[in-house]
Order: sequence, then structure tokens, then C-alpha cells
Amino acid sequence: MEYDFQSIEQQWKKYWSDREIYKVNNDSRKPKFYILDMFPYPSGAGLHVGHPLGYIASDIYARYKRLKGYNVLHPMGYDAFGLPAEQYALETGQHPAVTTKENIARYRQQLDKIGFSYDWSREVRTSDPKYYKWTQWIFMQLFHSWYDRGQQKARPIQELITIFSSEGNQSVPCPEEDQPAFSAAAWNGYAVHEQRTILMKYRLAYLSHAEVWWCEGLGTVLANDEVVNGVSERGGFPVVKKKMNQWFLRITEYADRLLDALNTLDWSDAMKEMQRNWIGKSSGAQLRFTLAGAHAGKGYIEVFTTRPDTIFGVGFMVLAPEHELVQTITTPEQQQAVNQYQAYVQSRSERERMSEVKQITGCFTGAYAVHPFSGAQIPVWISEYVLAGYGTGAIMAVPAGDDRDHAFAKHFDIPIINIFGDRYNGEAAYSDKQGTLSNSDFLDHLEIPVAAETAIKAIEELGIGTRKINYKLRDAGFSRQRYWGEPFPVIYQEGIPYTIDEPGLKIPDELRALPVTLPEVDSYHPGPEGQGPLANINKWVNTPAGPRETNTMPGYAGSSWYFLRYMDPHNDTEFAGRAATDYWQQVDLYVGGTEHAVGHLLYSRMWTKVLYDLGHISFDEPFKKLVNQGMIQGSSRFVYRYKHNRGLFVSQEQRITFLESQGVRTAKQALEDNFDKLHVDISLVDGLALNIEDFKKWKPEFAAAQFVLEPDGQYICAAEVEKMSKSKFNVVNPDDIVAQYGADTFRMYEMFLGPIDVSKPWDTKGIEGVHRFLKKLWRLYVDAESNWLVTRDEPSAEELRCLHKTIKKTGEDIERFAFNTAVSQFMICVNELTALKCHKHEILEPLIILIAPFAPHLAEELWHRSGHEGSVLDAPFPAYEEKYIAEQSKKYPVAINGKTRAELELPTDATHEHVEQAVLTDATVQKWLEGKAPKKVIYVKGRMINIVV
RNA sequence: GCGGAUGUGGUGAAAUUGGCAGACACGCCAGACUUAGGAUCUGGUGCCGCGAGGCUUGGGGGUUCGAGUCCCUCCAUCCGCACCA
Repeated sequence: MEYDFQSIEQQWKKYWSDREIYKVNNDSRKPKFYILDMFPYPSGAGLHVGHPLGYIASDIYARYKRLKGYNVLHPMGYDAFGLPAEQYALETGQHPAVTTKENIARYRQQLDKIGFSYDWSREVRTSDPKYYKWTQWIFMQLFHSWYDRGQQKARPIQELITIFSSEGNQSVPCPEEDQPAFSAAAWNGYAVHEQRTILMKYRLAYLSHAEVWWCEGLGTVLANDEVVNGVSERGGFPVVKKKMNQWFLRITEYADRLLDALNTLDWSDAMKEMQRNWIGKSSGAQLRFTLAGAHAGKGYIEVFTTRPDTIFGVGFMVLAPEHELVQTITTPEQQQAVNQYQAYVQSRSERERMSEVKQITGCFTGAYAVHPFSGAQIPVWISEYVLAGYGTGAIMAVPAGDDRDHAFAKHFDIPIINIFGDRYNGEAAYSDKQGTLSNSDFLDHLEIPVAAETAIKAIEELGIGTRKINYKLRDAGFSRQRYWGEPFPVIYQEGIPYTIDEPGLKIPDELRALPVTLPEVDSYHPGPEGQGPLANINKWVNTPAGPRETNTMPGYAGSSWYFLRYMDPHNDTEFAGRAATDYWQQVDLYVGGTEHAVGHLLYSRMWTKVLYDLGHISFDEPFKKLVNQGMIQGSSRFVYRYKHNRGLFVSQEQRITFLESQGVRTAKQALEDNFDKLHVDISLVDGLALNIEDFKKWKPEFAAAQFVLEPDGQYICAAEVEKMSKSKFNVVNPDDIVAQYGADTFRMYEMFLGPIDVSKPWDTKGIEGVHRFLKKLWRLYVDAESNWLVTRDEPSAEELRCLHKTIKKTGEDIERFAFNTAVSQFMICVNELTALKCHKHEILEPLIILIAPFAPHLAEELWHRSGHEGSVLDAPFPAYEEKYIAEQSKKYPVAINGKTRAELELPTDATHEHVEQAVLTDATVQKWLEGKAPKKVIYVKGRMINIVV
């Protein structure tokens, strides 16, 4: 019987689910291993062949670890709240819960075809009230916590209240700088709403009237990481800054810990670097410049600088156009110019601002600041290159040492003070931090790092500023004006927000219970005044105790802790039992794309740290090792339509000849002007050759299409690698591949395609090679008449060598995620065994186990045919023995140090002992040895040597 | 501009520590079997050259007995960030 993957795969899938082979227990004497995929958002389009790449890799690793004797947790679930389902609801009125459920069912169907070893009894869905009950609970913990900078950890807010009432807030600096100090007496005298307003400035989840990204197109606020290039990540709608009352997570308090702990993680450098960039820590000084002349005494300009050493190079000051001081200091003469400039900045969209970074604009305010050391008068400008949201929104500009300041000075003809001697050439700023300073008073002749320290000390002594560390990281917006998300467990009384578990809140008991479930709505349209759809449901909003919060939580809320829920998914009394989290600990291996570098992966890290600080779990990093899989791209095909006759399609190579026949003289240059390039569905194309009859039937408008063909009668299409998407007609559905070749072939081929972390286009043709390999493997065990061929004969040395080499190589390859070369090694092994006509039990049985992670269905079939009970996954992974892998080439060295055997006067059948003798007498070699005896003489594949002295 | 990564046949790629570059597979060529082949099997296939032989890991330089691998430099591509003071 030939390899019948259809019936084999069907049969073993049933066996696995009937016997719950993949069910994982929380108590086991085996060592644990937690391997997790980033759970998908179940979109309406279903899976294409690119999606399972990471899932297959993690599944192979999970199965391998199980063979290695680990208790492996390998779950799957769905990130089920999200915008697309709600947008779809807006268009169709279909409830997001319904679409989401349908999409999940389809995802599950597709995933099941591929044969994953997920423990589906642990499935989580973030939109399930039993799940988001705990998302809401964690939110309440965040609300009830503050960050103690002294102890560097989150603590219960109750402990902060105790501190306030006994000693005020002197010892606990407030993250929000506008909070003045108060004494215990003052605190105790405050009314409830005053106390709660102050506490809000400490809470890790807090309500604040602050600037947020508002996206009109989506009708909601977005977090920083959801805004890309000045437009919304989803939908690409423009965004604007807007002040709104919003919930935030105080992630900035964790900036240092998030940064430092990166060093302990086994993540790619690129990934860590992205997080470092996003956190954006920089250290320097913050200092004040007083104003000169008429403005003296009317406040000061506070700046942040990373280069306090360049203080004597300050040529001018720049404020952000929105800076609050601008109106105060602008002189009457400059008032009109400043107003115009501010209006111009206001008129520019975020997008324009970003795309025209190089453009230099600005306006002089007429005011001057005073240099704190030299007393010099420094002109004060405003410019959009200074951002209101970073540092203090104002800078001291040092044109000799900063490229932007330099360009600005040149553009507006502001004198440049050279403090770098010869290293500044007048053409470009010298921004290296090397060498000594000049023209800098007490900093002269000091090396830059020393000068920076000296300057900071001087600034502190003068009392005009301090050493300061700044971060780019902003607190994360946590409110969305949407329906399809977790409702906040928050009720307002007298304008004060309370979580429903607070004793101070007077509400009926039934309103205290979690989850606060999402109510049914008639319309998914936004509520009044930029509120979410929930605001329209009076009955739900207005409880007897007061109005509810009508925003919902953002998409990242549910995904920030889901890895914990898998450990104990059915727990009704805790987010996860302590015994379960203590047993499973961190995710040992997390597999997913790079697109979550600064969103999900940062928020998850923060939530984990908070839960750790509050004593709920025993680890403070969620993902020990992270592997990023690349994308599988689509290979699109195009036809060329003649612009002057839209029914005529010209084959790729015939275009120039065709244009010439139409009298176009510079035909080569005119290609783009005369042809439209249209995507054509890849199912209508074989390689590059278009199936003309199918093409005519594809769309009615092509029914009467005419063609200019190649001499051999074919229509040749153009090809391009693009993202796989429906609109590009280049989607390959894994269902089709599995139907044609089987899941095992599909799995192995995805791995064979190349290294797991690089992107590559899908090419269906190459799959034949892998399929052929599985058929060859099958034939080692079973002949055409379905006879079991495996014998008990003694294996030969060659056969043993082949097996042990394969055990060693594939084991090592799997450990380092080089699944492509592991597959290659299997192919080599099977080719060799086929050539040797080897059907020996002692060789073939370990091979079944080796191949089980890659081709699980086939492996089970062979395992059972060879007389075993139970799953192959419970067999031990075979060990290799070095003695079978010995290098034969060691016996035949032919050259040393580039010298041939003849030159060394060695006999033609020289062994390595001969060569060793030659080494010891060779003059050149003696020279390197410097009279010492060689410690080790290494022969490499019989050609050259390396001598270790 | 800054940061990270990557450059190897017609294609996807191997080469784990500096040690026979191109494994394995696709594609292509030739052959066998076949009524047929989009089945199966065998052989060939980096480039130049009839050949002996020469050349070859983006370009240039360096270290080394020996470099795809290490160092310097330039170039190209991809990803991320982007007026972050």
C-alpha cells in the first residue's frame, strides 16, 4: 500500500482526541516546560499558510520536549476582543460575539487539520466573561496599588494612606509633579474627594484629564503603540492629540525595571533594542534659565539636556510652539510673527509633521534668557522641532554640538559658539562625546564625560537645576470608546470613581460581583460627547449607586496576562491558583511575530511585575525565551492590460515588440505608461504561465479578453513578492495544501522552507520534495502490498552510523530551532537507508521517534504498526553513541600547513602518526612552537592541521 | 539620520568552534520504465574553459599556515525608531 496520508491522519487525530493524549496535568513528577504561541485574533479571513509557521515550530518543540521527558504545557486560545469584529458590527448589525464565535470555530477547524498537540481543555477566550472577570480583577489590583520608588515595587494603596496619615507625603514622591507636599495633619483634614484626587496621582491605574491620541475614524482613543506614522495602526485613520478624561496605566514607574530586566531575557537583540528604544532612557541635567530685560522675574525657562558639558556652547533657546511661556515672553514686535507661526504649526497634521522632519521652521520671540554662568543674553526662539511632550518642552540649543541646532542656527543665521576647537569645522556639528572642551570657562581642557559631571555639580551648587533622567516612555492609555471590550468595574459617586469592591462605596451587593458583564446594545454607534456605545444604555449606565464607567478596556488588557490563565483556566475563585502558577512559572518559550515588540510584550511584562510585587505570583518576567518567526509572504502574479484597449492582455516578454508594432518608438521607457498591471488569482497561473481559459471565466469583464502570446503560445505573467492578502489574490489556504499532501507534509515543508526567523515567500512547488521524502520513509517500513518490512537483522556499521548521526544532528538542530536542517538530515538519512535497502528494526524504530515531532500522524501509524501501544510521544527520545559517528578521515591526512604529503616526504599511505612525526620535525612548525611541545595536533578532514601550543 | 539584522548557484538554502564552500530540496538537462506522465527510478547540474586547468560566498583592504565565518572600510537590501534635546 502506498503512503495513504488521508486515512492515516484522520485516524490518528481521532485517536488523540478520544484518548486525550494532549491533556496536561498540573501535578507531575516530571520537570515542567511551558511553551506558548501568541494567541491569534480570530479574523474573518481565516488562516493562510503563513499563520501556522510559528505554531508548527512550537508544536515540534513541544513534542520534542515531551519525548525528552518533560511535562509540557502547550495551550492555545483566542484574543477575542478587538476592533474588526466591532467595525463589522457597525456595518452589518451582527453582534461581535456572534462573528467572533463563528471565526473561532473556523480557526479551530483549520488548526485541527494541521495536527497540533494543544491541550484544548485549557482554551481561553478573552471575551468570555469567565475570563474577563479576572482581567477586571487585575485592573482593580492596579487601581488599588501605588509604586514605592524607595522599595522599587508596587504596594497596596492602603499602605500609602497609612503613610499619609502619619507623616504626610514627604517620603513618598508623587509621580505627578504638580502634587505639592502635605503634612499628616493636612492629609487628615482633607475631604474624601481631595484625598481621592491625591491618591489618584499615585495609583498604577488612574483616571486623568490628559492628552491622548484621538482617532476620529475609529471613534476612539488609542495607545501610543497603536499609532504608527501619525495614523491609526488599524484602518490607517488620522489621529490628533486631544485632552480627555481617560484611564491610564502608570507603566512609566516600571521603566527602569523593564529596562534592566531585558538583560536577563533570552530574546533577540533586535527585540530588546526595540524595547530599549521605546523606553528611551537618557540621563543628563534639568536646569533653569532666567529671563533677561523686561521679562526678568517673570518665570524661567526650564530645559533638559543630555549634554550639560556643552553649557558654554549655548547659542539660543528653543521652546515648543505650544509651550505655556510663549505668550508671556513674546515681545510686542514679535507678537504677530509668533501668532502666525503658532497658527501654522496648529494647521499641520501629525502626518505632515512627521514626513517633513527635515524642514527647518521657527520664529524668534524677541525675548532673551540669561546664561547662568557667563551672564550672556541668549535669544529665545520657538520651533516645532522641539516637542512639547518630551523633557520640559524647551531646550538649550548648542549648534556646535548638535546637528539639529546646527541646522537651525545656519538657517536663521544665529552665531555659533565653538567649544570643540579643531574638531568643529564650521560645516557640521561635532556630536561625538570625545576630546576636551575649549571656550568653556571652568570646563576648559576637561574631557567631555568629566566636564559633564563638573557641569552638573556646578548647576546643583548654583541651585538652578539637578541631575535628571528622562524617558520617552509614556503612561499607557487604558480607555477605549468602544463596545467590544472589557467593561470597567467602576462606578462614580459624586464624580469620584470607585472600583466596585471598595468598602467606601455604598452599593447593593449584587453590583459588587465580578464580572461586570457587557450589556446588549441596539447600536454600536458612539455615545454622546466622544463617549463609547455603552453610554447609550441608560439602564446599564445608571445604577442605583451611581453611573458606571462607559469606556471599555483596550485590546491589550486581556492579552497582558492570558499566559497565566492557561495554568489554571477553570478557576472560579482566583485568576490562577498559586499552586498552578508556582508549578508552571514563566513561559519557557514564547513564539510569535515581531509586531508586538512594544505593545503586548511590554504590557505583559508590566502586569507580571505588578502581580509579582503584590505577592500573587512568584516570578516577575513572563517570557524567559522569545522566538520570533518570520512572515510567509505571498507570491503575486500580474497580467498586463493594454491601456488603449482594455480587453487586450500582452504577455510579459511581448510588451516591447507589441508597443513597437503600435508605433511607440521608445517602447522600453513607455512600458509603464501603456500597461496596467493587474493582480491575477494565483490559482489561474501555473508557474508564470496563465491558464487562459480559466482566466476568461474568472471575471465577466475578462470573458472576451484577447491576448498577445509568447512564440510558444503561452501567456507569461509578472511575479512579485508581497504580503499575503485576499485583495492581492495571492492567498494560499493551508486547508488546500493539507487536502492535497497531508498535514505531515505541510508541517515539514513549512519548516524546510528556511530558518524560522526569516521571512520568505510561499512556493507551493517545492512541497513535492518533502512529500516524496515521506513516501520514501513509508516504503522503508511498508511495501506496496502493505506488508510490514521491518526485520530483526543485525544492522551494519554503516547503518548504525547513519542513524546515530541523525539522532545527534536532529537533536541539536531542534534545540537551536534549526528545523530546516533537521528536515534535511532526515532526508539524507532516508536516502542512505533506501540505498542500503535497510529495513532493520534496530535502525528504523528510533527513526520513528525522531520524526514524530515533525510528522506526528505518520509516526503514530508506524509506531503502532510496529507493535506498540500508546502514543509515540511517551517513548523516550533516543540517545546517540559517539562511537558510531567516528570520523574516518582522521586516518588519511594529506597535507600539513599547506604542505602536501610529498613535500613532507610522507609515504602515500601515511597515517596520522606519520604526520605527527612530520609536524615535530618540520622547521616552520617548529618555529611556531617556540620550542614548546604541542598540546594538541588537530586533523581536520584529512587536509590541514591546527596546533595548540 | 539613529538602532538592529542580512548579503553564498537559476531558486529556497547548508556549512553549530576559523578547517574539502554550495549539504538537502526546488528547477533544469539526459536516461530507464511506461499507451501515457504532473507517477516512479538512475545520472548530471556554481561560473569560465574542448581540455588540462582557472575563478568563486556584495566590493575593497587586513589578521592567519588557513577566512563565507574574525577586524577595518565602502555598497546594497530588509526591519524598527524617527526633530527624544
